[in-house]
Order: sequence, then C-alpha cells, then structure tokens
Amino acid sequence: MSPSIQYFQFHGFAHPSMPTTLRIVEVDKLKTACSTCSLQELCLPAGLSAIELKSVDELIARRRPVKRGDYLFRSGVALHSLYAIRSGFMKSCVLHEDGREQVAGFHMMGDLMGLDAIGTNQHLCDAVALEDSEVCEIPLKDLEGLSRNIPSLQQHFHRIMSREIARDYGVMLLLGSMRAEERLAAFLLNLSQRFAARGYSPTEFHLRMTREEIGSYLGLKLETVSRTLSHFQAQGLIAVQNKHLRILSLDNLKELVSHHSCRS
Amino acid sequence: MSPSIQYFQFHGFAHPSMPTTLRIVEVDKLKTACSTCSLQELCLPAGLSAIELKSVDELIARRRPVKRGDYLFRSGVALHSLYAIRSGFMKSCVLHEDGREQVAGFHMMGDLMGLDAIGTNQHLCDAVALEDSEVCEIPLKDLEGLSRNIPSLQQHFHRIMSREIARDYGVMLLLGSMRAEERLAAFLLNLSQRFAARGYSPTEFHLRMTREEIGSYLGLKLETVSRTLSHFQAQGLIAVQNKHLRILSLDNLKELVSHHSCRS
DNA sequence: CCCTCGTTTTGATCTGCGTCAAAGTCCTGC
DNA sequence: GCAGGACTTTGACGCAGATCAAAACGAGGG
Repeated sequence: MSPSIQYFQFHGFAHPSMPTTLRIVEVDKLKTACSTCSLQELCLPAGLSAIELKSVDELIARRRPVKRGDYLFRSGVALHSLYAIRSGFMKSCVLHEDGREQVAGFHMMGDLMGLDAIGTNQHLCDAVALEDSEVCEIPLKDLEGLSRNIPSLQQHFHRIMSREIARDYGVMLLLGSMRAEERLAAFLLNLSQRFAARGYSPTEFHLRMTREEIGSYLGLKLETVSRTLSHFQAQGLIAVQNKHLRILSLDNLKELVSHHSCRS
Repeated sequence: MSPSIQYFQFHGFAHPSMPTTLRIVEVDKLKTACSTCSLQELCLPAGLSAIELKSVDELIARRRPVKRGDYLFRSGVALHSLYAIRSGFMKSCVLHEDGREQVAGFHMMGDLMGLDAIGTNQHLCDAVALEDSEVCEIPLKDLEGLSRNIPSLQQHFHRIMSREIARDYGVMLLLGSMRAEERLAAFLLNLSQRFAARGYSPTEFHLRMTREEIGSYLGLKLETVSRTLSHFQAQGLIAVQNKHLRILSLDNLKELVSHHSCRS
C-alpha cells in the first residue's frame, strides 16, 4: 500500500472488456434501472443480489440531465438527495466568503456526490457540470431506510464515504507536501487510474477542465500548471495538445511522485 | 454559513456549564458506560433514548489507555474497531513512501478515529497519542449491526462521517489557497472552537503538538510557524509562551482569515 | 542540581512559484 | 467564414516561505 497516490481517489476496478470511446452512447441507450446499468461495480449497488438490486432500482427518484456549466446543487441549499453520476464529468467547489472558490474535486461516472452535506443537511460546496452529464437522484432518507434492511448496501455506502475521506487525505498530502511537478504528476496519474477503472484508456484522455480549474484543485496558478505540462512534454513524459492528453511514460510519472524530494 | 472556517472541524456545541480545568479528572472517575459519559453530546450516542444508549454501552468492547507517544493504530493494519477518544489528544499521520509523514488531523475527546479505514479495511494513517489518552473501542461490525436497528444511531454515524469529509474540504481550502498567516489563524480559531465545544476556554489552552507538527498539518515549515506566532504576538493578537497560548483578540484573528487577500 | 537533548526562536540567504504582461490559439455564435 | 471572447503559452521579475545556521530555552533523568 502506498498512500500517496495508489489509494488517492481510487474508486473501483477495471472493466477491460469495455470499448474505449462509445461507452457513453451505450449507457445512454439503457433504460434507467440500476439493474441494467454498467456502472454497478463502481456505483452504490456494488455486490448486491438481484432482489436487492431491484429495491435499489426503486430508490432512484429519477434521472436528471445536467447541461455543461449548470449547477447540480449549490452551497447552502438543503440536502435532499445524493447524486450518482451516470455519465459526464463534474467538479465540486468550496467557496470563500470573499467570492474566491477552490475546486475540491473532479467527479466522473459512478461517483457519488453530496456526501459532505449529510452532516449539516446543507450542501457545503457547489457541483457544476464540466460537460453535459446525467445523474441519478438518490433520496438520502430512502437510502438510509433501505440500507437498514440490506446490510451489504449499508456496508457499501459506508465504504464509499470512507473512501472519500481517504481520497481527501491524499489531496491533503498533495497540497501540504508536494512541489508543483509532483502535484501535477499525481493528478494525471489519478485521472489515469480512474479512467482505467471505467474501461477507458489509462494513457490517453481528454481533460474536461481548464488549466485554471486544475490549478485551483492543486493549489497552483494556471500559469504554473501550463508551464509544468510543457515541461513534462519537453521531458517526453506526456504529449499535450490543448485538452487532449497522452501519457507516454506512466512509470516515469510515478517515479516523479514518489522518489522526488518532497519539500519537507 | 461561511465555509472556510466555521464549518471546518466543528464537531458539536458548547457545554458552558463545564468547569475549565478539572474535566479530565472527572471523566476518568466515571464508570465506563456511554450512558454516564459527559461526552455523549459530542460522541457517537448523541441524541439516543435511554434504552438505545444502553445498547450502545454494550457496543463498547473496552476502554483502552494509550500512553503519550504510543500508537493507537498504524497504517496498513487491518481495521476491526473505530475509536472514540474519551480523554487526551491524538494526531493522525499519513505516510509517504519515502518515510516522510504528514499530519492529517488532530483529535480530541469526543472525536471518532479510524473512519478512513472502512473503505479498504486497512488503516491508511497512523494514530499517535500526543498526551496520555483513553479511547473507547467500537467494533465496526457491531456498530453497523446496531445502527440497522436504531435509525438515529445510523443517522448520527453518517453525520459524523460526513462532517469528517466537510472538515477535510476545509483543510483543502486552507492548504490550497491561504497564506501562512491565514493558515495559522484558521488553525488557532479551529482549536479554539473545539475547546469551547468541550467546555474549555476558547481563548486559553495548551498546544499539545510541536511547531513541527503544526507545520506539517498546515503545509508549512516549523520555522515559519514559529515566526508567524511571534508575529501574531507582536501584533497583540495572541500571547504565546512555549506551548501555552492565549488568544487576545478572536475577532482580529477571524478578520485575518476571511478578509485578508488569499493568494489566488 | 546540572547535564543533555529535544524544541523553539531568530537571522541571513535562496528559490519555487506567484504576479504581471503580452502574444498566440481555439471555440462559438453570428 | 469571420469576429470576439475564452483559454493557453511563454517570458521577466518579485516575494513568501524554504533552507541553512546558530543560539537560547525548557523538561526530564541521573
């Protein structure tokens, strides 16, 4: 176990059988039920029996599309549901009182959003779609009720919350003790892992977010992000062109994260 | 709601009736049961009925003392129990592979530790006592079982996990977008809040951790922590002498956190 | 009581990344 | 297809905080 990256936002395991590009289209064609959703392994109903799955199906209040740039929820609003991302890509932002905002995380299909709101019954961050997305709305009360009857659902829900905490520890490590190069390398590796876990290529993908959003997430300025990416490219670690990214050497990136002098 | 500090690691509400200094002694004299524990409001069994409380009492496998410097658990070890701190003060540390470590949090009475381990069934951080402490051992399986029968326990457990996530967001904000002065001010205010919530003075307390540990938590070097504290003292915001700290102006500290230019 | 070692303070210097600026590129809507 | 705005890249420079160094302080053990 190597805490810095391997556990940092690792949400599931890979589906090597999935094709790379047509996935979203396929998913959209499916009917709404969890029981037929290919994200099961990553999402809430992981490891449930067929009967239990049916109950979870009934849990989903509705599916809801979220257009690029739209808010799924806003900070301060009362919590009623958690949201499982069915397709698309989102960010969550914590807000300063002075209006500045910081990206707290990037979320893709199979991820569950809204977990931070359970404690206060109010959302503490904004959720914004970075591309047209679709989410499943899961009323918290119903989820709690059902998980009282289905131990494995309860367990899985706890695991998901716990993994979010673990992910946050990873981010804290990153923000607290890594230099710019290490942070960016860790970020790219994390994206790579998560795409891989969803059946996409681990070495070639689109960055759905701007340099500024990456910077905000990593505690860096956009110029630094851009410069560092250029630097990686010059070293032959990656090939970037605008938002298209190809990782040329996963190993060298990993080395950068772990072996390089961290500044403390 | 002001996300940066007010929600950042705020775990409960104040007990103004509690005397300031003799609290630990009193707690130690009590018998082991939750039902007679003065930490109820902060700890797991918050808001349970007398009958439910009794069930939770039976949940506690045992109380366990942890001497200063000893580990409560170590990274990599299998999870069996969560731990509620009954008295004392602890830190949790995430580990780099290169041996460096980062403090992920400081924990005091009423706090629940080990939540990050549920996802993998392995502890992801070390827990070390910063002073002689005592914890209540709560087997996770039993807690899950009981919370299936007691909805309010289930709810409270979810709230606790969620608040940990919210706290982490606060730390991310701090690490990602605050300057040294703001970080330290936020840190002191957070300690102040938490002591207040436990019936201690919000303006005068002992720092149980070294400057290095503070620095590790805040993503700063110990020299910077020391310098910044001296600076605060020169400004008349606080009075520090070694580990004894007195806050002279909570308001000015708060202002420092929110109004000052954050570096982004 | 003194010695020792861990901790803290303070100073001087260095550097990674932020800031400011300007040019270039891509995307979108008309 | 063109115009305008958003995003990205690259350069020059400055500063907050890291690093190096050394002295002072405090707590615990013999």
